[in-house]
Amino acid sequence: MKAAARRFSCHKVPVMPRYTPAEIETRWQQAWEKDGVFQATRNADKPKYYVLEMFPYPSGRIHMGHVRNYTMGDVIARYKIATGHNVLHPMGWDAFGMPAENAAMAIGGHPADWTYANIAEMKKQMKPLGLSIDWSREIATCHPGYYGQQQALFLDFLKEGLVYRKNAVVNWDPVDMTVLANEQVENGCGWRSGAPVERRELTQWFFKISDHSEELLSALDSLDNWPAKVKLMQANWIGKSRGLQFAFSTIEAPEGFDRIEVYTTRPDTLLGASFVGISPDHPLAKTLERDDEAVAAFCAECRKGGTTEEAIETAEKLGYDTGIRVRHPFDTAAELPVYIANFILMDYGTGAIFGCPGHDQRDFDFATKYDLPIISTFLPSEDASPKLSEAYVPQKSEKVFYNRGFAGDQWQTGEEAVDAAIAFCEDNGIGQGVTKFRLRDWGLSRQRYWGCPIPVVHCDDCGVVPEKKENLPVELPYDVTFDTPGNPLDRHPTWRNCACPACGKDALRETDTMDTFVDSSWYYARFTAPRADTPTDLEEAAYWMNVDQYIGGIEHAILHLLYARFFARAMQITGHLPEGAAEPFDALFTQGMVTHEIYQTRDGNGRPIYHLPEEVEKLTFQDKSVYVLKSKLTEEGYFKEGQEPSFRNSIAKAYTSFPHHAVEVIPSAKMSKSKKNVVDPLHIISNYGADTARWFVLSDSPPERDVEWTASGAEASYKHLSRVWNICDRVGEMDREAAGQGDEDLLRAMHKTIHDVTMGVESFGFNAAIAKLYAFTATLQKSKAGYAAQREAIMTLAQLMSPMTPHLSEDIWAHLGGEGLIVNAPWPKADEAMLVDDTVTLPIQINGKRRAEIQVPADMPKEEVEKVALAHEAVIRTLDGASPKKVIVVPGRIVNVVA
RNA sequence: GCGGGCGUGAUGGAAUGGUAGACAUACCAGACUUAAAAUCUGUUGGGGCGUAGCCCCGUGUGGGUUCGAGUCCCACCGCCCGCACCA
Repeated sequence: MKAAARRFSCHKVPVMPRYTPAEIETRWQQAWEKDGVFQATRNADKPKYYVLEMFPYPSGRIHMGHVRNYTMGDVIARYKIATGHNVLHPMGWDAFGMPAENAAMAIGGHPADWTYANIAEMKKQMKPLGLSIDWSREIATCHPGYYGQQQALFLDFLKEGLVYRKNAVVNWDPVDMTVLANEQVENGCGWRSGAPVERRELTQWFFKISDHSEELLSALDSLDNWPAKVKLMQANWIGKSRGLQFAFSTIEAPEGFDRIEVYTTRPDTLLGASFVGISPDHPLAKTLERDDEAVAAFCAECRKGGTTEEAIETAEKLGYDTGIRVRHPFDTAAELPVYIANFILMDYGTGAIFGCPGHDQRDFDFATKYDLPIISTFLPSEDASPKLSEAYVPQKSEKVFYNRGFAGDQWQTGEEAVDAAIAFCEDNGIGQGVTKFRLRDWGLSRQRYWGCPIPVVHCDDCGVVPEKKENLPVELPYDVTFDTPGNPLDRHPTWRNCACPACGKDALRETDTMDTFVDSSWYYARFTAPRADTPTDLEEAAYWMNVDQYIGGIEHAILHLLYARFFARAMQITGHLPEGAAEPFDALFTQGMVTHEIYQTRDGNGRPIYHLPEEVEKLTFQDKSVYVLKSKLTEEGYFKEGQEPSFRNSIAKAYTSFPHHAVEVIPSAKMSKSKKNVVDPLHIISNYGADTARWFVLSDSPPERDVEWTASGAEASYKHLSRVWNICDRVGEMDREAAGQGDEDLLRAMHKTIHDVTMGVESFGFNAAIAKLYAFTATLQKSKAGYAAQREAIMTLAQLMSPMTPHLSEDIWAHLGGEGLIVNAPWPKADEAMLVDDTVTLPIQINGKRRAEIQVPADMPKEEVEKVALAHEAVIRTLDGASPKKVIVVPGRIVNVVA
């Protein structure tokens, strides 16, 4: 408790009954647990509701971001329980991954021990939040009970052709000694280690996600309750394009390269071609490289660039003229040079392009540099000059004039021209229309210990053989060490050596484990039957799926959510999910972060030193504030036990006038340990209680936006909850018989609040709902109504608050004799009749500006309202004898007089 | 460069095209106190006047639609996020 509470001993102050969250919260958590109120079981009589928050990585400590995420889910879950739904609200641990191995390498110990200890610790920290979680369904992805089923899924996927093996150039992280997915490479560096990524060729396992590109893209349209932003990001990631693929025939090219295949999304500009460009990784470039040192040097130069940030920023268009020529498909007399160019990616299309400098800025820059022709194929108008000072690249939907078109009308949009050009080329045997996707197959092999073993065996005779299902799980051996880099499974002979499941001869286990994104791609389905001895139980899955509301961070917009969507489809194909569960998350909500100011001072060399919020003190004098280090205040003798409080003012005055020890305040940023701008949920809970923390993270900002944690805001939340508790106490003491005043007004306000809060919760407008609760609390506090009305009001208030502050609400409910637990009480319903007032206040506008207001009966006819309005003194004055041009009466809302 | 989002008091933010600034913070004032804390009450967008009141201006800037625009449309400025040599 705050120091303030300790000072209550002064006898003249009436000892108020105190809100004691520590006591209240444990009491009700025990009550819920005893009654098993959050245990979910199938029940055909009730509509089901599955609410899920993205499960955490067990780092060992919860942070405010978790609190916010899980509180939002909890509000939804509890609201849905109250509205008669059968709610599933589970929790688990995304428990495989590098940090456990890093810890083992850094401090010794075993990843499993480290992980399970963290899970225990984190669960202990989460419990006091009072979340409505069915802990009986808890899963940890590192438990054989989970990953064994994941292996079973893998084998079924393998049988269905959804997984395959191929040689691939992979991104090798030299620090983590592992392969990274393309998505895990950021600016040429490993997403976790930050080390520059190298290229290596290895045999790897891949999920055939690219087979589903079209479906994963088109199905985005059906996700009405997903943020448009996330859908857009996925659509861009999948990257569909339609274009033409065709070949140029070559002149003087090496053996086997009489043709160069190119892909273009602008075949309509074919007559603007002035060169052909190939990637430095194109087979032709690689062939030339072998015999020509200059080519080799150029290609090496290109490969070097592109990984560092600086190189990307300064990247100049570089080309190397190979001397090879190609014939234009429409005019075999026209020859184009073939360049190796650094800006062409081997990964995309065919790794070769034709350059059209007239309509592509990159090609334009390139052509200018190497003095190649720039040819316009279309113009903004018929008489526009075809001479260009930069590439002409209008929107594809814009109509333009084709001066060198070959298919379709002279005036047409880019889109029409592309279609016409593809059709023309197909008819004339020049090329084919091709749809391409940017999305690659998902490489899942990782050369790590702490992940799900890939359940296959390598046999000299039989090749790659799937492990038998009855031998699952292929368990990770416990006796491993991390003193040498690389994968300990590789050096574990007794684990690695095994019998071939097909022929029984000596064979070797696959030592790669799965990307941890695999673990999180199906956990939502496992929650529906977490102990089943198959990956899912179809009946359970059919009842509970899909997740009705999924809540998590925007950082998972692409990878996790795309993989999960792919997995749901793959699980459907392999019979692990029922019909209709291809899209696992009906609604998605991405919540903002919790931020905090950063407090910084500098050392003698000007380097920043960061300070925890509790290390600084805010001193305010009049309208000036300054932050000072508490240690400074103590050093200088200003901060002593029993210090005269009035002395504070003079200190504050001194510091704000001469801010010599001022701490620099950097605007709010995501809470991070390195910047020390963190607030530990455990401290907040022990100081103020979980309800305060829950209330605050919801109250100040819309949930999709970042919320700034402030000490004063948290304090205010606590005070408010105390106030509510005190009202409850006061109502409990009231004379049951004495008549009051304004019962009706209070109940009207109550019904209005029921309506507003319900709307707020339904639409994720938690901050607005809380504002209404604040307002209603103030009304209730001032109310002189009788006992019955006040009791009804505070009980309803408790119910409306219960999704956010469940413990306080239970306590109020019990204190005033509510039946059973509030968590089981049906959600209050607003009485429509009580929402409409008998008389309404209508603002009167004159020419759109508010000038007056009138009180009229709510059901007064328009004509009457108009008469009353026109009779108003302010209206008469403004009209000054003239008659109004027009009068608009919007019943119940407004009157506008047009003078 | 491409795509998306957002600009409202000192601050976080409210506002189905209908009284802009709800609610909260911060500040100031008052009550209670020897005092402070706590608690409670009240004020607070800017400007003006003949100051029980009234008027003018005000949601990034400039236009437009409308009886009426923070909200819709167009252009611009600024900030944030995502993607990015994608052929």
